[in-house]
Amino acid sequence: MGLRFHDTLTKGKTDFIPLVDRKVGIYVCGITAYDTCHVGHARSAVVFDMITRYLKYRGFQVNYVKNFTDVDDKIIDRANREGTDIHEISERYIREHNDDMDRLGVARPSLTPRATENIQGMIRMIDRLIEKGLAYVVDGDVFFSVERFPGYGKLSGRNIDEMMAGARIDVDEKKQNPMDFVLWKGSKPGEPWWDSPWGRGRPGWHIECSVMSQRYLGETFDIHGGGEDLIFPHHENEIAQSEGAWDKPFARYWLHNGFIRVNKEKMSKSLGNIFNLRDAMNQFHPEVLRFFILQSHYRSPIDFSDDSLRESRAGMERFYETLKRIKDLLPGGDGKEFSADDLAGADKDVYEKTQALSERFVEAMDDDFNTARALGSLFEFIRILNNYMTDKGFEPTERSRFVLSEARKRIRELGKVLGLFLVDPDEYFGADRDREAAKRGLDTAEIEGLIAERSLARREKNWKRADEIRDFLVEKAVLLKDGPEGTTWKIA
RNA sequence: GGCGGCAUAGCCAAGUGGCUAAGGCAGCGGUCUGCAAAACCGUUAUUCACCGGUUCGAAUCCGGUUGCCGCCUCCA
Repeated sequence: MGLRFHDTLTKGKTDFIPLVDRKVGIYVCGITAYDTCHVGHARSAVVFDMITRYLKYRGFQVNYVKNFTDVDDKIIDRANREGTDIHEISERYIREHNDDMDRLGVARPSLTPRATENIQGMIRMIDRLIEKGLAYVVDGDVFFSVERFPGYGKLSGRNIDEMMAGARIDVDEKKQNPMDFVLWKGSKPGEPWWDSPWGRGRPGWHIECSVMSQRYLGETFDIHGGGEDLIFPHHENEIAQSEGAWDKPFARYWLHNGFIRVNKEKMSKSLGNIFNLRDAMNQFHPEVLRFFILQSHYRSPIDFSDDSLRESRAGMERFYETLKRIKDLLPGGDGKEFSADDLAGADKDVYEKTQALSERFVEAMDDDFNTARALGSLFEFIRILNNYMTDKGFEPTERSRFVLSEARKRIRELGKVLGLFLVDPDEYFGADRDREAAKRGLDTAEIEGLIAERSLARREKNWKRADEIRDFLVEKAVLLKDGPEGTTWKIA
Protein backbone atom coordinates (compact mmCIF):
# COMPACT_ATOMS: atom_id res chain seq x y z
CA MET A 1 0.00 0.00 0.00
CA GLY A 2 1.26 3.43 -0.90
CA LEU A 3 0.17 6.96 -0.38
CA ARG A 4 -3.37 7.89 -1.22
CA PHE A 5 -5.31 11.06 -0.57
CA HIS A 6 -8.48 12.96 -1.32
CA ASP A 7 -8.37 14.76 -4.65
CA THR A 8 -10.73 17.71 -5.01
CA LEU A 9 -11.01 17.18 -8.76
CA THR A 10 -12.22 13.57 -8.59
CA LYS A 11 -13.86 14.10 -5.17
CA GLY A 12 -12.53 10.90 -3.67
CA LYS A 13 -9.44 9.18 -2.35
CA THR A 14 -7.03 8.18 -5.05
CA ASP A 15 -3.61 6.54 -5.14
CA PHE A 16 -0.88 9.04 -5.66
CA ILE A 17 1.26 8.27 -8.68
CA PRO A 18 3.71 11.05 -9.51
CA LEU A 19 4.47 12.13 -13.05
CA VAL A 20 8.12 11.20 -12.59
CA ASP A 21 8.95 8.31 -10.29
CA ARG A 22 10.07 9.40 -6.82
CA LYS A 23 9.65 13.08 -7.61
CA VAL A 24 6.86 15.47 -6.72
CA GLY A 25 6.15 18.95 -7.99
CA ILE A 26 3.72 20.83 -5.76
CA TYR A 27 2.37 24.35 -6.01
CA VAL A 28 0.49 26.07 -3.21
CA CYS A 29 -1.13 29.49 -3.37
CA GLY A 30 0.58 31.77 -0.92
CA ILE A 31 -0.53 34.98 0.69
CA THR A 32 -1.40 38.34 -0.73
CA ALA A 33 1.12 40.51 1.08
CA TYR A 34 -1.02 43.33 2.44
CA ASP A 35 -1.55 42.44 6.11
CA THR A 36 -0.30 40.43 9.08
CA CYS A 37 -0.80 36.65 8.93
CA HIS A 38 -3.65 35.16 10.95
CA VAL A 39 -4.07 31.66 12.31
CA GLY A 40 -5.89 30.60 9.15
CA HIS A 41 -2.75 31.28 7.15
CA ALA A 42 -0.93 29.27 9.78
CA ARG A 43 -3.20 26.29 9.22
CA SER A 44 -2.64 26.26 5.49
CA ALA A 45 1.10 26.69 5.95
CA VAL A 46 1.32 23.94 8.58
CA VAL A 47 -0.81 21.54 6.55
CA PHE A 48 1.27 21.87 3.41
CA ASP A 49 4.46 21.89 5.43
CA MET A 50 3.38 18.57 6.95
CA ILE A 51 2.45 17.23 3.52
CA THR A 52 5.78 18.13 1.93
CA ARG A 53 7.68 16.82 4.96
CA TYR A 54 5.80 13.57 4.74
CA LEU A 55 6.42 13.25 1.01
CA LYS A 56 10.13 13.66 1.72
CA TYR A 57 9.94 11.15 4.57
CA ARG A 58 8.42 8.69 2.10
CA GLY A 59 11.39 9.14 -0.19
CA PHE A 60 10.08 11.63 -2.73
CA GLN A 61 12.25 14.40 -4.01
CA VAL A 62 9.95 17.39 -3.50
CA ASN A 63 9.90 20.59 -5.47
CA TYR A 64 7.60 22.85 -3.47
CA VAL A 65 6.65 26.21 -4.99
CA LYS A 66 4.63 28.76 -3.04
CA ASN A 67 4.04 32.22 -4.44
CA PHE A 68 3.61 35.68 -3.00
CA THR A 69 1.00 37.93 -4.55
CA ASP A 70 2.68 41.33 -4.43
CA VAL A 71 0.43 43.34 -6.73
CA ASP A 72 -3.27 43.50 -5.99
CA ASP A 73 -6.10 45.93 -5.16
CA LYS A 74 -5.70 45.51 -1.44
CA ILE A 75 -1.97 46.17 -1.60
CA ILE A 76 -2.59 49.27 -3.71
CA ASP A 77 -5.22 50.50 -1.25
CA ARG A 78 -2.89 50.10 1.65
CA ALA A 79 -0.02 51.78 -0.15
CA ASN A 80 -2.27 54.73 -0.98
CA ARG A 81 -3.50 54.98 2.59
CA GLU A 82 0.06 55.02 3.90
CA GLY A 83 1.35 57.27 1.15
CA THR A 84 3.88 54.76 -0.08
CA ASP A 85 4.24 52.28 -2.94
CA ILE A 86 3.14 48.67 -3.27
CA HIS A 87 6.70 47.44 -3.17
CA GLU A 88 7.23 48.73 0.34
CA ILE A 89 3.95 47.24 1.54
CA SER A 90 4.54 43.81 0.03
CA GLU A 91 8.15 43.71 1.22
CA ARG A 92 7.04 44.48 4.75
CA TYR A 93 4.39 41.79 4.87
CA ILE A 94 6.50 39.19 3.12
CA ARG A 95 9.22 39.78 5.69
CA GLU A 96 6.66 39.50 8.52
CA HIS A 97 5.23 36.37 6.96
CA ASN A 98 8.64 34.75 6.75
CA ASP A 99 9.45 35.62 10.36
CA ASP A 100 6.14 34.21 11.55
CA MET A 101 6.47 31.02 9.53
CA ASP A 102 10.04 30.47 10.71
CA ARG A 103 8.86 30.79 14.26
CA LEU A 104 6.02 28.34 13.57
CA GLY A 105 8.58 25.84 12.35
CA VAL A 106 7.31 25.92 8.77
CA ALA A 107 10.14 24.98 6.42
CA ARG A 108 10.73 27.39 3.57
CA PRO A 109 9.41 26.12 0.23
CA SER A 110 11.92 25.26 -2.50
CA LEU A 111 10.91 28.40 -4.39
CA THR A 112 8.86 31.48 -3.50
CA PRO A 113 8.28 33.44 -6.70
CA ARG A 114 6.52 36.79 -6.70
CA ALA A 115 3.92 37.94 -9.14
CA THR A 116 5.79 41.10 -10.10
CA GLU A 117 8.80 39.00 -11.17
CA ASN A 118 6.64 37.17 -13.69
CA ILE A 119 4.76 39.89 -15.54
CA GLN A 120 6.29 39.07 -18.93
CA GLY A 121 5.23 35.43 -18.60
CA MET A 122 1.70 36.55 -17.80
CA ILE A 123 1.61 38.83 -20.83
CA ARG A 124 2.76 35.95 -23.05
CA MET A 125 0.13 33.65 -21.64
CA ILE A 126 -2.66 36.19 -22.01
CA ASP A 127 -1.53 36.82 -25.57
CA ARG A 128 -1.79 33.13 -26.30
CA LEU A 129 -5.28 32.96 -24.80
CA ILE A 130 -6.35 35.83 -27.06
CA GLU A 131 -4.82 34.08 -30.08
CA LYS A 132 -6.69 30.92 -29.23
CA GLY A 133 -9.94 32.84 -29.01
CA LEU A 134 -10.41 32.18 -25.29
CA ALA A 135 -9.89 35.79 -24.26
CA TYR A 136 -10.99 39.17 -25.54
CA VAL A 137 -9.83 42.76 -25.16
CA VAL A 138 -12.12 45.63 -24.18
CA ASP A 139 -10.67 49.13 -23.64
CA GLY A 140 -7.34 47.98 -22.28
CA ASP A 141 -8.82 45.18 -20.14
CA VAL A 142 -8.54 41.54 -21.11
CA PHE A 143 -11.15 38.98 -20.06
CA PHE A 144 -11.24 35.22 -20.15
CA SER A 145 -14.37 33.84 -21.78
CA VAL A 146 -15.60 30.99 -19.60
CA GLU A 147 -18.13 29.81 -22.18
CA ARG A 148 -15.35 29.05 -24.65
CA PHE A 149 -13.55 26.72 -22.26
CA PRO A 150 -15.57 23.50 -22.20
CA GLY A 151 -14.32 22.15 -18.88
CA TYR A 152 -15.27 25.23 -16.91
CA GLY A 153 -16.65 24.20 -13.52
CA LYS A 154 -15.09 20.75 -13.30
CA LEU A 155 -13.10 21.43 -10.14
CA SER A 156 -15.77 23.25 -8.16
CA GLY A 157 -18.59 21.06 -9.47
CA ARG A 158 -20.78 23.79 -10.86
CA ASN A 159 -21.93 24.87 -14.24
CA ILE A 160 -22.14 28.30 -15.74
CA ASP A 161 -25.94 28.40 -15.99
CA GLU A 162 -26.45 27.51 -12.32
CA MET A 163 -24.04 30.17 -11.28
CA MET A 164 -25.71 32.72 -13.49
CA ALA A 165 -29.05 31.91 -11.91
CA GLY A 166 -27.80 32.56 -8.40
CA ALA A 167 -25.35 35.31 -9.21
CA ARG A 168 -25.45 38.28 -6.89
CA ILE A 169 -22.57 40.05 -8.48
CA ASP A 170 -22.31 43.42 -10.09
CA VAL A 171 -22.03 42.76 -13.74
CA ASP A 172 -19.20 44.60 -15.40
CA GLU A 173 -20.60 46.12 -18.58
CA LYS A 174 -17.47 45.17 -20.45
CA LYS A 175 -17.92 41.44 -19.86
CA GLN A 176 -19.57 39.28 -22.50
CA ASN A 177 -20.66 36.87 -19.79
CA PRO A 178 -20.97 37.82 -16.11
CA MET A 179 -18.81 34.83 -15.18
CA ASP A 180 -15.90 35.98 -17.31
CA PHE A 181 -12.91 37.04 -15.26
CA VAL A 182 -10.17 39.57 -15.79
CA LEU A 183 -6.72 38.57 -17.04
CA TRP A 184 -5.32 42.06 -17.44
CA LYS A 185 -6.59 45.30 -15.94
CA GLY A 186 -5.87 48.62 -17.57
CA SER A 187 -4.35 50.90 -14.95
CA LYS A 188 -6.14 53.89 -13.52
CA PRO A 189 -4.19 57.00 -12.57
CA GLY A 190 -2.04 56.47 -9.50
CA GLU A 191 -1.91 52.71 -9.91
CA PRO A 192 1.21 50.69 -10.66
CA TRP A 193 1.48 49.56 -14.27
CA TRP A 194 3.46 47.54 -16.76
CA ASP A 195 3.44 47.99 -20.53
CA SER A 196 1.54 45.43 -22.50
CA PRO A 197 0.12 44.98 -26.01
CA TRP A 198 -3.19 46.21 -24.56
CA GLY A 199 -1.79 49.29 -22.92
CA ARG A 200 -0.47 50.00 -19.46
CA GLY A 201 -1.95 47.81 -16.80
CA ARG A 202 -1.49 45.00 -14.33
CA PRO A 203 -2.33 41.31 -14.22
CA GLY A 204 -5.46 39.80 -12.71
CA TRP A 205 -5.00 37.51 -9.74
CA HIS A 206 -5.69 34.15 -11.34
CA ILE A 207 -3.20 34.43 -14.19
CA GLU A 208 -0.33 34.79 -11.72
CA CYS A 209 -0.66 31.32 -10.33
CA SER A 210 -1.06 29.68 -13.73
CA VAL A 211 2.15 31.31 -14.90
CA MET A 212 4.24 30.78 -11.78
CA SER A 213 3.24 27.17 -11.24
CA GLN A 214 3.89 26.17 -14.84
CA ARG A 215 7.10 28.15 -15.13
CA TYR A 216 8.71 26.25 -12.27
CA LEU A 217 6.95 22.91 -12.39
CA GLY A 218 6.02 22.41 -16.05
CA GLU A 219 2.76 22.65 -17.94
CA THR A 220 1.51 19.52 -16.23
CA PHE A 221 2.60 18.93 -12.65
CA ASP A 222 1.65 16.75 -9.72
CA ILE A 223 -0.13 18.60 -6.93
CA HIS A 224 -1.79 21.97 -6.58
CA GLY A 225 -2.96 23.04 -3.15
CA GLY A 226 -4.46 25.87 -1.16
CA GLY A 227 -7.27 26.78 1.20
CA GLU A 228 -10.70 25.38 0.34
CA ASP A 229 -12.02 28.86 -0.38
CA LEU A 230 -9.72 29.05 -3.38
CA ILE A 231 -11.47 26.21 -5.20
CA PHE A 232 -13.86 28.70 -6.72
CA PRO A 233 -13.15 30.87 -8.51
CA HIS A 234 -9.36 30.97 -8.20
CA HIS A 235 -8.40 27.38 -8.93
CA GLU A 236 -11.23 26.85 -11.35
CA ASN A 237 -9.92 29.83 -13.31
CA GLU A 238 -6.35 28.60 -13.18
CA ILE A 239 -7.45 25.36 -14.81
CA ALA A 240 -9.34 27.24 -17.50
CA GLN A 241 -6.36 29.47 -18.29
CA SER A 242 -3.69 26.80 -18.21
CA GLU A 243 -5.50 24.01 -19.98
CA GLY A 244 -7.00 26.51 -22.40
CA ALA A 245 -3.59 27.91 -23.29
CA TRP A 246 -1.60 24.69 -23.60
CA ASP A 247 -4.17 21.95 -24.24
CA LYS A 248 -2.54 19.81 -21.62
CA PRO A 249 -3.76 18.73 -18.21
CA PHE A 250 -2.79 21.24 -15.54
CA ALA A 251 -2.35 19.93 -11.94
CA ARG A 252 -2.95 16.19 -11.64
CA TYR A 253 -4.12 16.26 -8.02
CA TRP A 254 -5.78 19.01 -6.01
CA LEU A 255 -5.46 19.32 -2.25
CA HIS A 256 -7.41 21.80 -0.15
CA ASN A 257 -7.19 22.48 3.55
CA GLY A 258 -10.25 23.23 5.66
CA PHE A 259 -10.86 26.46 7.48
CA ILE A 260 -10.33 27.69 10.98
CA ARG A 261 -13.56 28.81 12.54
CA VAL A 262 -14.48 30.77 15.62
CA ASN A 263 -17.66 29.68 17.40
CA LYS A 264 -18.56 27.53 14.39
CA GLU A 265 -18.35 30.49 12.06
CA LYS A 266 -15.75 31.29 9.50
CA MET A 267 -12.98 33.53 10.71
CA SER A 268 -13.17 36.63 8.59
CA LYS A 269 -12.52 40.31 8.60
CA SER A 270 -16.16 41.19 8.19
CA LEU A 271 -17.10 39.22 11.32
CA GLY A 272 -14.19 40.78 13.16
CA ASN A 273 -13.13 37.46 14.62
CA ILE A 274 -9.59 37.26 13.29
CA PHE A 275 -6.83 35.89 15.49
CA ASN A 276 -3.47 36.87 14.25
CA LEU A 277 -0.64 34.40 14.27
CA ARG A 278 1.83 36.50 16.23
CA ASP A 279 -0.57 36.98 19.10
CA ALA A 280 -1.34 33.27 19.14
CA MET A 281 2.37 32.41 19.25
CA ASN A 282 2.86 34.81 22.13
CA GLN A 283 0.07 33.07 24.00
CA PHE A 284 1.17 29.50 23.24
CA HIS A 285 4.28 27.68 22.14
CA PRO A 286 4.35 27.39 18.33
CA GLU A 287 4.36 23.61 18.68
CA VAL A 288 1.09 23.84 20.62
CA LEU A 289 -0.40 25.66 17.67
CA ARG A 290 0.88 23.02 15.26
CA PHE A 291 -0.42 20.27 17.51
CA PHE A 292 -3.81 21.97 17.62
CA ILE A 293 -3.88 22.09 13.82
CA LEU A 294 -2.65 18.54 13.26
CA GLN A 295 -4.95 16.96 15.84
CA SER A 296 -7.78 17.21 13.33
CA HIS A 297 -7.85 16.02 9.76
CA TYR A 298 -6.58 18.72 7.39
CA ARG A 299 -9.91 18.95 5.55
CA SER A 300 -12.19 19.28 8.60
CA PRO A 301 -13.16 22.68 9.88
CA ILE A 302 -11.60 23.36 13.28
CA ASP A 303 -12.76 25.73 15.96
CA PHE A 304 -10.18 28.10 17.33
CA SER A 305 -10.47 29.20 20.95
CA ASP A 306 -8.33 29.79 23.98
CA ASP A 307 -9.83 26.68 25.61
CA SER A 308 -8.96 24.40 22.73
CA LEU A 309 -5.41 25.79 22.67
CA ARG A 310 -5.14 25.09 26.39
CA GLU A 311 -6.25 21.52 25.75
CA SER A 312 -3.59 21.20 23.09
CA ARG A 313 -1.04 22.56 25.50
CA ALA A 314 -1.99 19.85 28.01
CA GLY A 315 -1.59 17.22 25.28
CA MET A 316 1.83 18.50 24.30
CA GLU A 317 2.93 18.40 27.91
CA ARG A 318 2.24 14.71 28.01
CA PHE A 319 4.85 14.19 25.29
CA TYR A 320 7.39 16.51 26.78
CA GLU A 321 6.98 15.02 30.28
CA THR A 322 7.96 11.66 28.87
CA LEU A 323 10.82 13.12 26.83
CA LYS A 324 12.00 14.85 30.00
CA ARG A 325 11.86 11.59 31.92
CA ILE A 326 13.92 9.87 29.24
CA LYS A 327 16.40 12.72 29.17
CA ASP A 328 16.93 12.43 32.92
CA LEU A 329 17.58 8.70 32.56
CA LEU A 330 20.14 9.26 29.81
CA PRO A 331 22.52 11.80 31.30
CA GLY A 332 25.41 10.62 29.16
CA GLY A 333 23.57 10.74 25.84
CA ASP A 334 22.55 7.73 23.80
CA GLY A 335 25.16 5.24 25.07
CA LYS A 336 25.89 1.70 23.94
CA GLU A 337 24.18 0.03 20.98
CA PHE A 338 22.53 -3.37 21.07
CA SER A 339 20.74 -5.54 18.57
CA ALA A 340 17.26 -6.95 19.05
CA ASP A 341 18.74 -10.35 19.89
CA ASP A 342 20.59 -8.90 22.88
CA LEU A 343 17.33 -7.82 24.45
CA ALA A 344 14.78 -9.71 26.51
CA GLY A 345 11.59 -9.17 28.49
CA ALA A 346 10.28 -5.63 28.78
CA ASP A 347 13.34 -4.22 27.00
CA LYS A 348 12.68 -6.36 23.97
CA ASP A 349 8.97 -5.64 24.06
CA VAL A 350 9.42 -1.87 24.06
CA TYR A 351 12.09 -2.10 21.41
CA GLU A 352 9.74 -4.04 19.15
CA LYS A 353 6.94 -1.56 19.77
CA THR A 354 9.32 1.20 18.73
CA GLN A 355 9.74 -0.49 15.38
CA ALA A 356 5.99 -1.06 15.07
CA LEU A 357 5.30 2.61 15.76
CA SER A 358 6.74 3.67 12.42
CA GLU A 359 4.55 1.21 10.57
CA ARG A 360 1.43 2.50 12.28
CA PHE A 361 2.48 6.07 11.64
CA VAL A 362 3.03 5.45 7.93
CA GLU A 363 -0.23 3.57 7.66
CA ALA A 364 -2.10 6.55 9.10
CA MET A 365 -0.25 9.14 7.05
CA ASP A 366 -0.50 7.17 3.82
CA ASP A 367 -4.26 7.33 4.23
CA ASP A 368 -4.95 10.94 3.29
CA PHE A 369 -2.39 12.40 5.68
CA ASN A 370 -4.31 11.28 8.74
CA THR A 371 -2.30 13.20 11.31
CA ALA A 372 -4.95 12.69 14.00
CA ARG A 373 -4.52 8.92 13.80
CA ALA A 374 -0.74 9.29 13.58
CA LEU A 375 -0.76 11.34 16.78
CA GLY A 376 -2.97 8.72 18.38
CA SER A 377 -0.28 6.09 17.73
CA LEU A 378 2.32 8.41 19.20
CA PHE A 379 0.23 8.89 22.35
CA GLU A 380 -0.18 5.14 22.74
CA PHE A 381 3.55 4.77 22.44
CA ILE A 382 4.05 7.40 25.14
CA ARG A 383 1.89 5.33 27.46
CA ILE A 384 3.95 2.23 26.67
CA LEU A 385 7.13 4.12 27.55
CA ASN A 386 5.66 5.50 30.77
CA ASN A 387 4.57 2.03 31.81
CA TYR A 388 8.01 0.69 31.04
CA MET A 389 9.78 3.36 33.09
CA THR A 390 7.27 3.20 35.97
CA ASP A 391 7.40 -0.59 36.31
CA LYS A 392 8.86 -1.79 39.61
CA GLY A 393 11.25 -4.06 37.76
CA PHE A 394 12.70 -1.19 35.71
CA GLU A 395 16.42 -0.59 36.10
CA PRO A 396 18.46 1.98 34.20
CA THR A 397 20.80 -0.59 32.68
CA GLU A 398 22.83 -0.19 29.52
CA ARG A 399 20.14 -2.16 27.71
CA SER A 400 17.18 -0.16 28.98
CA ARG A 401 19.03 3.05 28.21
CA PHE A 402 19.52 1.82 24.69
CA VAL A 403 15.82 1.00 24.40
CA LEU A 404 14.88 4.46 25.63
CA SER A 405 17.31 6.25 23.37
CA GLU A 406 15.91 4.32 20.39
CA ALA A 407 12.39 5.25 21.45
CA ARG A 408 13.35 8.88 21.72
CA LYS A 409 15.03 8.86 18.32
CA ARG A 410 11.87 7.40 16.82
CA ILE A 411 9.62 9.99 18.45
CA ARG A 412 11.88 12.73 17.13
CA GLU A 413 12.07 11.21 13.66
CA LEU A 414 8.29 10.94 13.34
CA GLY A 415 7.78 14.21 15.19
CA LYS A 416 9.93 15.91 12.60
CA VAL A 417 7.40 15.01 9.92
CA LEU A 418 4.76 16.85 11.95
CA GLY A 419 7.13 19.57 13.11
CA LEU A 420 6.59 18.53 16.74
CA PHE A 421 8.70 17.40 19.73
CA LEU A 422 11.74 19.11 18.28
CA VAL A 423 12.92 21.16 21.23
CA ASP A 424 14.70 20.08 24.37
CA PRO A 425 12.13 19.27 27.10
CA ASP A 426 13.74 21.58 29.65
CA GLU A 427 13.73 24.36 27.12
CA TYR A 428 10.10 23.62 26.28
CA PHE A 429 8.93 23.77 29.88
CA GLY A 430 11.12 26.78 30.63
CA ALA A 431 9.67 28.72 27.72
CA ASP A 432 6.15 27.64 28.63
CA ARG A 433 6.61 28.76 32.23
CA ASP A 434 7.97 32.15 31.25
CA ARG A 435 5.22 32.70 28.71
CA GLU A 436 2.43 31.73 31.09
CA ALA A 437 3.90 33.79 33.92
CA ALA A 438 4.15 36.80 31.62
CA LYS A 439 0.54 36.31 30.48
CA ARG A 440 -0.60 36.59 34.09
CA GLY A 441 1.81 39.35 35.02
CA LEU A 442 3.57 37.15 37.59
CA ASP A 443 7.02 37.90 38.89
CA THR A 444 9.25 34.85 38.45
CA ALA A 445 11.79 35.99 41.02
CA GLU A 446 9.09 36.49 43.65
CA ILE A 447 7.69 33.03 42.99
CA GLU A 448 11.09 31.43 43.32
CA GLY A 449 11.76 33.34 46.51
CA LEU A 450 8.55 32.00 48.01
CA ILE A 451 9.38 28.49 46.88
CA ALA A 452 12.77 28.74 48.59
CA GLU A 453 11.10 29.93 51.77
CA ARG A 454 8.61 27.07 51.59
CA SER A 455 11.37 24.52 51.07
CA LEU A 456 13.05 25.79 54.20
CA ALA A 457 9.78 25.62 56.13
CA ARG A 458 9.25 22.07 54.91
CA ARG A 459 12.70 21.01 56.05
CA GLU A 460 11.84 22.35 59.47
CA LYS A 461 8.50 20.55 59.25
CA ASN A 462 6.70 23.87 59.57
CA TRP A 463 3.76 22.58 57.54
CA LYS A 464 1.57 25.52 58.36
CA ARG A 465 3.89 28.06 56.75
CA ALA A 466 4.70 25.72 53.88
CA ASP A 467 1.02 25.19 53.08
CA GLU A 468 0.30 28.87 53.44
CA ILE A 469 2.83 29.63 50.74
CA ARG A 470 1.56 26.80 48.59
CA ASP A 471 -2.03 28.05 48.86
CA PHE A 472 -0.94 31.55 48.04
CA LEU A 473 0.80 30.35 44.90
CA VAL A 474 -2.08 28.09 43.86
CA GLU A 475 -4.26 31.21 43.97
CA LYS A 476 -1.98 32.63 41.31
CA ALA A 477 -2.20 29.45 39.20
CA VAL A 478 1.32 28.42 40.18
CA LEU A 479 1.47 24.64 40.58
CA LEU A 480 4.29 23.23 42.65
CA LYS A 481 5.90 19.91 41.92
CA ASP A 482 7.68 18.47 44.94
CA GLY A 483 10.24 15.94 43.81
CA PRO A 484 13.24 14.19 45.32
CA GLU A 485 15.52 16.86 43.88
CA GLY A 486 13.54 19.80 45.20
CA THR A 487 10.53 21.76 44.07
CA THR A 488 9.86 22.92 40.54
CA TRP A 489 6.84 24.82 39.31
CA LYS A 490 4.62 25.50 36.37
CA ILE A 491 1.55 27.51 35.54
CA ALA A 492 -1.77 25.66 35.44
C1' G B 1 -32.19 30.34 -4.92
C1' G B 2 -28.00 26.87 -6.80
C1' C B 3 -23.86 23.57 -5.34
C1' G B 4 -21.32 21.04 -1.45
C1' G B 5 -19.85 19.41 3.52
C1' C B 6 -20.73 17.90 8.52
C1' A B 7 -23.64 15.46 12.86
C1' U B 8 -19.40 9.69 17.09
C1' A B 9 -18.86 10.07 25.25
C1' G B 10 -19.12 16.29 29.40
C1' C B 11 -15.64 18.63 25.48
C1' C B 12 -12.13 17.86 21.19
C1' A B 13 -11.43 13.92 17.69
C1' A B 14 -10.09 9.13 14.54
C1' G B 15 -12.79 5.30 12.42
C1' U B 16 -16.72 4.98 6.29
C1' G B 17 -19.42 -2.82 5.65
C1' G B 18 -17.54 -7.62 10.01
C1' C B 19 -11.31 -8.29 15.25
C1' U B 20 -13.04 -5.62 22.04
C1' A B 21 -16.01 2.06 18.41
C1' A B 22 -8.28 4.92 18.22
C1' G B 23 -6.32 8.95 20.83
C1' G B 24 -6.41 13.62 23.72
C1' C B 25 -8.73 17.00 27.42
C1' A B 26 -11.87 17.04 31.64
C1' G B 27 -13.99 13.62 35.62
C1' C B 28 -13.43 9.45 38.88
C1' G B 29 -10.27 5.41 41.50
C1' G B 30 -5.14 4.17 42.70
C1' U B 31 0.46 4.88 43.22
C1' C B 32 3.48 8.72 45.21
C1' U B 33 3.18 12.49 49.35
C1' G B 34 3.64 15.26 56.09
C1' C B 35 -1.27 16.36 53.79
C1' A B 36 -1.68 17.91 48.90
C1' A B 37 -0.43 19.17 44.05
C1' A B 38 2.14 17.75 39.82
C1' A B 39 3.47 13.32 37.36
C1' C B 40 2.36 8.30 36.33
C1' C B 41 -1.08 4.01 36.11
C1' G B 42 -6.15 2.41 35.66
C1' U B 43 -11.11 3.73 34.35
C1' U B 44 -15.24 6.37 31.61
C1' A B 45 -19.90 5.33 24.42
C1' U B 46 -24.05 -2.36 24.12
C1' U B 47 -23.51 2.70 20.98
C1' C B 48 -22.35 6.52 16.58
C1' A B 49 -28.60 13.30 15.29
C1' C B 50 -33.60 11.02 14.09
C1' C B 51 -36.88 7.66 10.95
C1' G B 52 -37.09 3.87 7.40
C1' G B 53 -34.50 0.50 3.85
C1' U B 54 -30.41 -2.81 1.69
C1' U B 55 -27.38 -6.87 3.92
C1' C B 56 -25.98 -12.97 7.27
C1' G B 57 -23.85 -8.32 9.27
C1' A B 58 -23.91 -0.79 9.10
C1' A B 59 -21.54 4.44 13.01
C1' U B 60 -20.00 3.05 8.05
C1' C B 61 -24.19 1.89 1.92
C1' C B 62 -29.33 3.92 0.08
C1' G B 63 -33.89 7.15 0.84
C1' G B 64 -36.18 10.73 3.95
C1' U B 65 -36.32 14.23 8.37
C1' U B 66 -33.94 17.70 11.65
C1' G B 67 -29.82 20.79 12.99
C1' C B 68 -25.12 23.24 11.94
C1' C B 69 -21.57 25.10 8.42
C1' G B 70 -19.07 26.45 3.77
C1' C B 71 -18.90 28.14 -1.43
C1' C B 72 -21.60 30.95 -5.28
C1' U B 73 -18.11 38.39 -3.86
C1' C B 74 -11.93 39.45 -1.70
C1' C B 75 -10.38 35.44 1.25
C1' A B 76 -5.72 30.22 3.72
